[in-house]
Amino acid sequence: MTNIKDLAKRAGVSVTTVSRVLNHHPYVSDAKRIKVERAIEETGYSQNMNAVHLSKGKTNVIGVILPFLDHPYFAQVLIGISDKAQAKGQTLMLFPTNYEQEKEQEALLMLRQKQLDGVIVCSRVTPLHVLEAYVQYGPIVLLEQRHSDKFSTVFVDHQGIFNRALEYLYQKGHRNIGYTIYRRHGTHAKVREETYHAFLARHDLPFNQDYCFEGALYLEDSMDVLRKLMKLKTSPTALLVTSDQVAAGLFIHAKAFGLTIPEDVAIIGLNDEPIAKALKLTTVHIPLKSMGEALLDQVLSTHKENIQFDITLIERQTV
Amino acid sequence: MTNIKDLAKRAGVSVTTVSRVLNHHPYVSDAKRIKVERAIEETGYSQNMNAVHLSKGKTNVIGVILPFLDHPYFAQVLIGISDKAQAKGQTLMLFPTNYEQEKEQEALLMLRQKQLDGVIVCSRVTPLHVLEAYVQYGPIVLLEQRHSDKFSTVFVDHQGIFNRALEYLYQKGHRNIGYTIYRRHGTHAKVREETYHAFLARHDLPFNQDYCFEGALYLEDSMDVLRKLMKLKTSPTALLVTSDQVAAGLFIHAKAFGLTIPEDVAIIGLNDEPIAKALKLTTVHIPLKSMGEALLDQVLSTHKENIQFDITLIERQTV
DNA sequence: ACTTGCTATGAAACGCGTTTCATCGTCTAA
DNA sequence: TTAGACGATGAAACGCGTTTCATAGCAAGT
Repeated sequence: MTNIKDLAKRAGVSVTTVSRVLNHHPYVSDAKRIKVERAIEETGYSQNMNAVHLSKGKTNVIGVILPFLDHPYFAQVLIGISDKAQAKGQTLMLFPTNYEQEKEQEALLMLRQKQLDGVIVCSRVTPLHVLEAYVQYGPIVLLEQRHSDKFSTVFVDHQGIFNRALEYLYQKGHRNIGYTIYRRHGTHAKVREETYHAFLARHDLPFNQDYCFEGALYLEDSMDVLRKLMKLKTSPTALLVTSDQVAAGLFIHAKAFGLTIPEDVAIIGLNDEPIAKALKLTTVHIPLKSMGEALLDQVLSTHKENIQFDITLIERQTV
Repeated sequence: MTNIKDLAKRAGVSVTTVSRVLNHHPYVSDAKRIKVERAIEETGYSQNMNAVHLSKGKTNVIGVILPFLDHPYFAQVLIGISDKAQAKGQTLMLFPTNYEQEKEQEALLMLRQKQLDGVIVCSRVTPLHVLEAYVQYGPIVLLEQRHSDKFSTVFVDHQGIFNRALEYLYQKGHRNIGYTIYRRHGTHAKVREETYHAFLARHDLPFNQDYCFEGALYLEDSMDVLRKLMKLKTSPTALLVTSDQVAAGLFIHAKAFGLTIPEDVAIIGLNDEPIAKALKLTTVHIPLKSMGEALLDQVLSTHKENIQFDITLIERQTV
């Protein structure tokens, strides 16, 4: 492998000059530039990026922490991140965590070890104070509803939309409203729970523990929800579903359980995925791709900001 | 930032010894090991991986070239790759290409520049001879049906399954069979076409140009297929669909076009995705995750191999 | 007593490009 | 004419860890 030194010798210039040519620095005479370029061609030289990274102290690599690769929600965010990364000359290193903290830790370690210039956390289990300890090594940005001066964040108004959806169902006459979540202790679960309780209190509705269905994220999970639902004495007449995947599953499988949608159960999904459009599911549109783009912007930016994105209730035919 | 040199000074040993401690080399006395470990703790030292990479000449990073992030087919392959990577201490750098050659090129460049130890090509537009020129820089493995001593490959018997599915439909009484593909000039398109022609010839069936529907990959694309289909004088009575996404879309939208499945049109999907199971689509199961794992294994292996995976026709209710 | 062989340790070379600093010539504004 | 600006160029320092090689002590085998 020829290196910059060989090149310099061959072209009869100093390594500095070669480096200048490689980096398009203006202060190089045409004569020398041409000599260097010829040497590059002749030898088939190419830079050793590891040396560049060492020297420059950065890599143009951004780590992306996300739990799953096969869920449309994260895929959409990832597309946003990736598009923007492409545009800004960054590459992405993937850390699919399956919500295991050690795997999240790996990304943080690489940040510390200068292998990553920054980290985007799409969802996490690592406690906030642990993350905070790593901001000294590089920017960390979060996809979650949080105001912080340690991290930039991107989020939507989860309370707001959750509340709006609940009220919408209420207004449509529903009094037994349930909802699904994925993780009981996830970043948004508590907010949802509180909002739910407030809603019930406001309308003087009783709280029913069984109306919160956990573990609903994938299409397949809808079967579980349905089974649980059928076991209840008084079933909810409406469900706020945290994922269009689950909503789609409910829609598809409902018939097999003797339920019609929306007559027996109304459902509102989340994310406005293609499947929601195809099945005409009422859902909430979240600009996930734009949010991904914003995350990438933020991780490259020096100042901290907390950006809220607007979301929209899309009325279709399942309420 | 403290470095290995500071550490050496602080611990009163040579940098070599510090390096030995860091790398768990056996030839270090306990006394010195402890001194070094204390120094590490005191200073909060952490390695600069860029220096390690430069020195070792490798990075433990594998590049993954794939066209789309939001398609279940590639997501599934990616999960396999990722799981195995995790197990083998490798990290993944993502190159979503949208089938643009320059983007594929980027990954190859990084291989050449020693930023990647190897590249997995899940699908591509770059011509084979271009790829071949890069194997000198590191292993490149392909997810496609090809026997080569330049690359390791992982694939399924596309002719075989395509043929089997066609015969299956024939045997079920279908004589007007169409099929969908994504790219007219994609890696598998030609094989499919040939197989299709051979099938027609074998059974003395006429060829109808309009029975090949192009551009079908995503759920949404099914609308297009349906529209084209409705315009035909004699519609096919069965469709071989290259993606369960499209098959699902066809299934969902068929009613709106006045078609019942399988009575008016029988369909066979591909990939056996969750949605296929939910909708009870007849499809072909492909062990994509295992294939992803194999790809990662291959890219780390020194010898070339071409592995074929078995696929299965899953009979459900759309034929 | 003597050769092997293993443990332990460090100096120095190596991997490779970037960047600071100093130098020198030339040109321009004063 | 002269100070200051600007273009061009290279030596050397810098970023940092790994690995080879040489050395030395010490124990086991002959």
